[in-house]
Amino acid sequence: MTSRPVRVRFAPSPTGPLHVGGARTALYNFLYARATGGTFVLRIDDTDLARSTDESLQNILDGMRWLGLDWDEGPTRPGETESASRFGPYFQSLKFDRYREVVLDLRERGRAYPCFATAEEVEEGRQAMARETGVPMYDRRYRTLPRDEADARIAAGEPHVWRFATPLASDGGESRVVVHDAVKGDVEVDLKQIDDFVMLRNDGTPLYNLCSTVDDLDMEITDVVRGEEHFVNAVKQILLFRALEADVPRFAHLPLILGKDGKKLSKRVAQTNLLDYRDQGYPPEAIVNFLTLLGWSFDGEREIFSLDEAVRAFSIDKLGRSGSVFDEDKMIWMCGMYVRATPVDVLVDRVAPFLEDAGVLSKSAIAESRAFVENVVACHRERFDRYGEVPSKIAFLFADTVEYDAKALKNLRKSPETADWLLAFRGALEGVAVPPSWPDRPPEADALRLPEPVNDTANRGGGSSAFARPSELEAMARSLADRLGIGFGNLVAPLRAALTGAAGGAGLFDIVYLLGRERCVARIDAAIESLRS
RNA sequence: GUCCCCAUCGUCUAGCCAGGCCCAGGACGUCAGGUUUUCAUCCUGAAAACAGGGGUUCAAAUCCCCUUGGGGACGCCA
Repeated sequence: MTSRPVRVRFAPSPTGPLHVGGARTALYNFLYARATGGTFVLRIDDTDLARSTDESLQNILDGMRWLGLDWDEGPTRPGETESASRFGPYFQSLKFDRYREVVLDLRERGRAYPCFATAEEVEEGRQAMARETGVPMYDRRYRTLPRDEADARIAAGEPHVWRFATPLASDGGESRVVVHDAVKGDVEVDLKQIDDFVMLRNDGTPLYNLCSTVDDLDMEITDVVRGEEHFVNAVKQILLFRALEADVPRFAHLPLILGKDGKKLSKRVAQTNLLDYRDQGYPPEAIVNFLTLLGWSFDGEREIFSLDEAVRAFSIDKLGRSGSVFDEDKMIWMCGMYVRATPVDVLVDRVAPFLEDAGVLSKSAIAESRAFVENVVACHRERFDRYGEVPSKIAFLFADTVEYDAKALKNLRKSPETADWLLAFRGALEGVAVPPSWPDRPPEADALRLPEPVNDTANRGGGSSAFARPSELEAMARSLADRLGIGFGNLVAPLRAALTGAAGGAGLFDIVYLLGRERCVARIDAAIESLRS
């Protein structure tokens, strides 16, 4: 087989938001194009004018860009037309004349005919066919209508659609079609199963199978990579390619992404709108990584890899044949892996919009206290997987008062002496240089990068900062516990409760350092107060 | 109902095409330990699968057939 350079397309219809299944289809097209040095085309299949919306188009383009799936040809920005190319336009709604032309051509070739059946007649025939053959389809009643009669009825303004005349064995035509599919292998389909499908609606607008085929032809698409639900369409399109005496592209029908219920992923069982993941702060790299693994495997061992690495390792014949369940737990785990691997400054950029939206920190506050915010995020990065989780995890640092959760309350009341211990700690605080509370922190307080390296003894306790670093605060607390004659945990648990309102969280002395003197003192006082009342 | 596809741990998968190296490897999740001031991270370990039945073969997760199970399609949607 002579192989032209690969040209693949992702062809969503802008009738709804980009679905995660669609995103994976786009991703595999992208990988295949990049892996083979081919071209990745984005085409907008907006033939259904009634259901297509600009909002959906925008959503699709945003989703593609968010994932980093850059296309070589296709629309640029909504409102703009498209990247200049001899293969455009990339909106099917701009090519209606072309499709109609093809239908007329098809009629000359004996493969298209007008059908005047009413909706009721079609339905009636459908039921009869279902009874007779088991296949509910149009009964082809207008297929043999003489041409002059058909033209007369058209001229008279009678409503009609244009149908494709599927080759029939009874007419001496071929009776089977073989789909050569990269994932399914060669699949033979009996044409008895194939309807005389509609190509042009009653209102003259074209339909999917026609447009898709014509565009794949016009755009010199070499490989059609799409979801398995399109498999039967491949047969219709092959018929169309042949009728047009054109080369048939290769096909690859991807197994579906399944929900926990084992059925095609739907919003009933999962979040299917790709951009919802963005809005909840899932790292896009993690989504891409995860989606890549749904039906393909890097090397059988490695789970975490970049899009570029996937491109280098990708091979279309390593695609799996069975559907895969969308496992949100694993995806969240993967998000966490990316969060922990992201440099702190980048991480803060990613997290910032979520902090702003939640009203925890304003954009200007983040900019002005950048080093402080980076330390806050760095101290919490092992405790969140998605950016959207951050505001609620760090809000306590900026609150005026804290509310104790059940476990914190328990820790606070564990011993009748906790109030005394807290008071002792409060007193000990007087003797150490705890940085002032935000926002009144001098820059040098946050020049120290947190969290401190655990095993870096050279860095711990050394240095000449004007402030006591967390490790020094910890040393202070340990000696205080010694003096009080209690275990370290007895001091630390209620202190954490008093300071954060929770039983878990970032390193306690990182928290003391970040919270600052005034807030620490106020919270300890508040805790003691509540213990006494 | 008709046609098509699929079938390895609960889940994602490697192995299957070119049978032996597989009493089946990795990952998520689960459970148990360890590290830690807590939670988390991290580390170690455990339980966990070739759907069933027939063949072919010296040898089958790997090839063939049947059964069962699951999924998809059957639009003047894409």
